[in-house]
Amino acid sequence: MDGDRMPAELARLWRIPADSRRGRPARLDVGRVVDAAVALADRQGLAAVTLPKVAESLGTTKMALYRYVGSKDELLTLMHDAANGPVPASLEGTGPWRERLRRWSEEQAAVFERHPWLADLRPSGPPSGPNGIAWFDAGLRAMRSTPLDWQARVGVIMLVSGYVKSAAQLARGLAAGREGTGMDQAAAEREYGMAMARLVEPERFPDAAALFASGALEDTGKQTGEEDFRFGLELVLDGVAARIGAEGGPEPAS
Amino acid sequence: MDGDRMPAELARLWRIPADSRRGRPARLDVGRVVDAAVALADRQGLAAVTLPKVAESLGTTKMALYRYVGSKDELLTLMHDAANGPVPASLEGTGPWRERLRRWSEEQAAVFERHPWLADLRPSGPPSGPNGIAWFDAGLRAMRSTPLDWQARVGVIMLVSGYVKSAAQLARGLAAGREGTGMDQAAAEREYGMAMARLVEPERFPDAAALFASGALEDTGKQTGEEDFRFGLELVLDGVAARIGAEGGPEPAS
DNA sequence: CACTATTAGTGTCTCTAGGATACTATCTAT
DNA sequence: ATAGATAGTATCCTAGAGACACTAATAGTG
Repeated sequence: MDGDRMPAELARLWRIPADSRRGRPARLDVGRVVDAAVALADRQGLAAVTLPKVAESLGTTKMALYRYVGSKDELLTLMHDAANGPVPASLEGTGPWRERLRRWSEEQAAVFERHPWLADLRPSGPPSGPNGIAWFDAGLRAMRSTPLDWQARVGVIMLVSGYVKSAAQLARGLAAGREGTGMDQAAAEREYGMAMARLVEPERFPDAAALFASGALEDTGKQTGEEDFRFGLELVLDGVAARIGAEGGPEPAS
Repeated sequence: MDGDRMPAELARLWRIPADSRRGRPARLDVGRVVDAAVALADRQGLAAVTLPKVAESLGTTKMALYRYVGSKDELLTLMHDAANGPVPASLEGTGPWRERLRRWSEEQAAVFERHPWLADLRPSGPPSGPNGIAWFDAGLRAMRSTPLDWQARVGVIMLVSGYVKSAAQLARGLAAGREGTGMDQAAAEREYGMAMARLVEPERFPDAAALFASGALEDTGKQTGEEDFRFGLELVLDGVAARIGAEGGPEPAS
């Protein structure tokens, strides 16, 4: 199975063990390196993930890590897949497609909540790691009972996961505003808001100005965030339902 | 109007001219710096945008740029807004919401095509530059004739622009595969694909494996890309229509 | 048991970047 | 003319990614 040649990158992503057992035994493995990097990112954000810091948290030197990851960029890819984590068991089983797709999206959103820095990673093409593939697979499976063809299913998955990601990015952006240690930050924030209000002139930006004036952007608490997320999600699901040509009511189990 | 205090960052974003005319006159201005940076990114990607390189392309020194941009990060924000460009005239005028929203999305996608690196920028909160606000305003205006409330309109805009962005990211990822100078690259690509096909085992990933086997992912030409984009876009518009509770047929002009 | 190929880990160097600081240059208002 | 203000420069520092040549530790083999 792994006798064939395989790009080293992929072998690391899929944790294919090396077949040779000669030479000095390794003290680490890809998994531990990646776990350390993920932990670092969870604690201090993606910017804190540097080879020196990861090495320090593992008690080695920077250069030793290159035995396990190839490059910083590859480390990010590995982190991405690792942070995705396995597909939760709650997604298995059957049910109407709409419910399954909704659950899939919510679990996906939960992943972003656990690892907010995931939203900062620039996407590197289609999923290629075991966890990424597993999520993809589960998403496809949620649509098994629908008449959609492959292209459509892939399209729906791209759409939904793109939505979840941008929602996470937005939430992250809003949360960033809440940081800083208070007074100074708050004052700057207020000044910023006031300046914006002055800049968005009703003559030039009628609708945006009306929106600002309406105060609909004011309370951006966590509660509101969830509601907004639901709004977009259900809207997308409505779109899927329209494509299917039937309402997402009870159906024969997949 | 600009007599009030205003954060320097915002003043630069909105190109508010300084009121003082004393001292040595500047040879550059924010606009030229940003344009140079955008040109660089267009030619060589976002990674090529470094202060030294931008400075060189303008015939100055790195440190001179700090008179105009404050920080690298701010430069990216300025580039973002500048690259958005003004809202095209074709979006003004009236028409049914669905058509207007569709046009808005397509024009937005065209922006990403002109400046692919835009998809690599991590979003820094809601739009705050003149162009960003103008696009936002235009998006809102497209929904004027609908009964949606402000929250819903904002939600739709977030959803749609998130979709456009992730579609651009995907296209970018696929295009990246086409790069390299040929043979070597192609061989690596093929090997990668074959390895992936082996790794996605039908027992473990039944739906994903079936998808791979179906060959639905094969031809990823530009043509297909457009079609995929339309699919998601129309799906979202269907969702909006469902929210409105009416089909997007002809309506009283906004 | 010794030896050697093989793999793991280290020390050091280079390149590049962002940014701080202290400086010089050039202008305008008075 | 000159003082104050603004533009631009030279030099330094910190930090990260990665190359390279090295040393260290092990397992199979004779």
